[in-house]
Amino acid sequence: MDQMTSGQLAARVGVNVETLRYYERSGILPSPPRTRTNRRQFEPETVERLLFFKRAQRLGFSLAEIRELLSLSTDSEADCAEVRAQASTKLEEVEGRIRDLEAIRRVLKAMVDDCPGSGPTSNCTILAALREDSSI
Amino acid sequence: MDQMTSGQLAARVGVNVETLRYYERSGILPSPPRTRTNRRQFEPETVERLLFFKRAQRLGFSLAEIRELLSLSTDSEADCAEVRAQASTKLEEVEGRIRDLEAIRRVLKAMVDDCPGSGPTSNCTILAALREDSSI
DNA sequence: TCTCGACCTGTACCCAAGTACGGGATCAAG
DNA sequence: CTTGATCCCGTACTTGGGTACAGGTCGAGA
Repeated sequence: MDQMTSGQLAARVGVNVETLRYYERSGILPSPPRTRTNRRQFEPETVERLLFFKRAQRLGFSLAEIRELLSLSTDSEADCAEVRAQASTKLEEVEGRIRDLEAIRRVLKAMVDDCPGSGPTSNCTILAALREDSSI
Repeated sequence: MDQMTSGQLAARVGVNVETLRYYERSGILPSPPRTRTNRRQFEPETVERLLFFKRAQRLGFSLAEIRELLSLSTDSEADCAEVRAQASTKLEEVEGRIRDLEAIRRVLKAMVDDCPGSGPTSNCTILAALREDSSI
């Protein structure tokens, strides 16, 4: 299967066909070429792009941010320095998010590990756990 | 400063007073006791709760999910096993997100490291980078 | 005591990210 | 060659997460 229709693409990445049109309008998905009869023809790589998009979205990036991430490419005559600077900025942001998630992970892990597994518990709240964890 | 007003709490965590009311309506923030003249009185711990909330939100958790996370506490006569199971589930989810973010981090890092820093660049797109990175 | 800001309530509005729908064109299996 | 699924377009609706009033009450400092 080389070129694919909207319906096929939507099925592949698990989104609604309408959503694809919405992404196209929003500039996430570049407008694909059309057949003679005006149907969209998507390339297989589009699947990757959308899956990346979905993952990033689940991580709290907005459409606009993801558009930025995805466009971290030079328009071939541009200087790389600019691109590199943007990538650095994003990198720092991502590292911050990882730190936050790891703090949450530590707390959850402590809860799971410390819980006796049965019996009544006194104050095993996530907030109590957080209070112990100075690094969050 | 022990008990605090809406305005003070809002200022401390950097949100709008209206937003606090919204959180209360949404069940994120338990309804605080009131003074005789009907003003809300927040305890200092509420600051922690809200800061945790804000971090979690930035990581893509919805209000509903955060409500769940925050309520990972036993109602004192409940059995711990249930709480523990929920915490485990959340833990796995958080670990998944960390893996995704780390994949993105690796790709961004590779872009930054590989970029010569100046001069035109050929195909230094994030998608090209992603294609190399089988683990994402 | 007056007054200005902070608080209260309810309701209406806003933006992002979709989702649904009506009405028409096209494809492909029978 | 028909008929049902799939596509097209434009537009309207929905949901989540807030923000912004309007209209009234309270409180602390001059």
